Amino acid sequence: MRLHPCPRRGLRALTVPGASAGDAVPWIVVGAIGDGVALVPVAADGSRGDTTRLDRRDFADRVRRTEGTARWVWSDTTAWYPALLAGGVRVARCHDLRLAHAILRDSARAVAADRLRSATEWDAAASVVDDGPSALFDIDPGTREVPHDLDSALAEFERQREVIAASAAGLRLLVAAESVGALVATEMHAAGVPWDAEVHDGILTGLLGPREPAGRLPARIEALGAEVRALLGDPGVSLDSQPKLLRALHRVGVAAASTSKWELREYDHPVIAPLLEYKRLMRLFTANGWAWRDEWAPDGRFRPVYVPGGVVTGRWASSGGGALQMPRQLRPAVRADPGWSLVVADVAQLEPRVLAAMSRDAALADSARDTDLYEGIVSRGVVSTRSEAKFALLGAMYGATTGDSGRLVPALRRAYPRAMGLVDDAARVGEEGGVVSTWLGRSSPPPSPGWRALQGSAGDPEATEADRTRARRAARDRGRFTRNFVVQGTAAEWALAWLGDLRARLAALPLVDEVDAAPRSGPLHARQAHLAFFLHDEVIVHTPAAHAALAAEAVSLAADAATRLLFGDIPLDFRLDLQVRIDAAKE
DNA sequence: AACTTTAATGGG
DNA sequence: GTCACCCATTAAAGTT
Repeated sequence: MRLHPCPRRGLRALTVPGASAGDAVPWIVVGAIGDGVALVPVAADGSRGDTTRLDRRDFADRVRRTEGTARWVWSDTTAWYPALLAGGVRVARCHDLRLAHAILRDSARAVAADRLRSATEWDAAASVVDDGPSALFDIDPGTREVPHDLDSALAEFERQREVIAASAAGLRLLVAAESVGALVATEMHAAGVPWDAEVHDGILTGLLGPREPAGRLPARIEALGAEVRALLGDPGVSLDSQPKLLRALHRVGVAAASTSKWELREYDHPVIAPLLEYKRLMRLFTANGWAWRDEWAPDGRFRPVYVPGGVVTGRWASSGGGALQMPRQLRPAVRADPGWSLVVADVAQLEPRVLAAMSRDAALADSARDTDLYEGIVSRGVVSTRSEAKFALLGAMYGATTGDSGRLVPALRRAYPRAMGLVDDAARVGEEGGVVSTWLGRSSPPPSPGWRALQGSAGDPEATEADRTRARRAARDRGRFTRNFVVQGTAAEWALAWLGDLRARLAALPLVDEVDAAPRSGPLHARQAHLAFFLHDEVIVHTPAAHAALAAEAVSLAADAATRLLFGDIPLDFRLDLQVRIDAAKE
């Protein structure tokens, strides 16, 4: 069985409307009609085929039969796809109207997008739906959503096709990449990250003491709390209330202005060490303790909710479970199932490499060539230590003006004028109130009315010096935002291309059944290598151990493919730190 | 009582 | 060690 008909050509997953006249695979627009589902083929020239009406119970089967010869167009992947996955159906390609609308509506590179901007019913957040076959039909009535009916989908797809056809090619690719990201996000939520409760327990118990009944603190936190209160001379003081803790600290002569650990560690007082330890353990207990696992990883899988396009730059956000801030401390709890392995890969210095590629800065690309990029900057004599190189480059991309990194930026500007010119230009445009765009064409939001008013009032004859200072500061703030936007946003595009390509390559690997000859049923992610986690520049693939080498190769090949897809044939590698983890089998 | 904001800390 | 960019989550405090 092959769900993806073109296994070696991962880029097929990124095919976009109108991209190739010779590509006969039709778009099939999916929409709700009454209690059922309707499908309407749309050809490359926009002509529509006959409408097929289905009972919603037959939807997954129909998609399963048609998949491979279709590209699915639907209102919102979060509304339609969970039911398909629950029915054991994975699709290779889709066009997510909600996500595409947001990109095309705001892009400075979109041509004739006025009609899209008028279709405000498509300005909405993702569906808030539960998993399960009836996901689409269990919509929370209080949530503003995009329309899911067939006519709305057909009309919006028509508008989007026109804009895409008239616009720069990058937008086609961006819409396709964003859509495949939506598929990946839903699939990863369904599959989850393999999470070993025993390892998690071991970490928690070792640091906090055994789990206590609800409402009780673990012994180690209790003990530290008692010690701290004794040293503060106040047995009743609440350590979790910032103002109360601060007052108690002042009473014993610690004149801190805040209770942050960075500030507290500057003080030499016996209470500091146990207090910092108390805070550290309390954080672990409240954010990632037993209660967290009961809610987010109750069944041996951690299932964060990914939100593609949730960040203004195009990065993914998350909602629930704290997928984006799983502490490194807990990483050991991510363990492959028995007989399976994890392929863990992250891109070394993704953003600096993206900057080198998009600015076509040959000197920076050269510094990234045969070694660690930061070491490359040092070996070319730009700065003298690796840590200086790192802070200088981060400072250049974030807009630092003070401190060590600000001091080092001029040296970078001399060595890498094209790269620095790109981010400096983006900052200037932002300060002037303009809009900047990523490599593929995602645009920054325009300045707020408040920002414009502030700049305008600073030009008034009656403006005070304070007005002008505030306006200047706001302009600089916006400049730092747009400076970073172009790099962070393009890095997000590279990562989407990586994910999309990798997903197709993994789907082409054999099913477990084909390896151990023991026929199995169940979801595809239980039978085949699959993406399990993604975080900006890092992926985790959960794979049958027999396929670990193939999966690792796929991760590397996908990174190369993403680089070529975005930037063409450039002399620059996106180096991966790649590990294959084969965890010892549990009893 | 319900909601929003703040401070702190976790991630890239 | 710091913070310059993008975030989420928690508890307590503040607001309505």
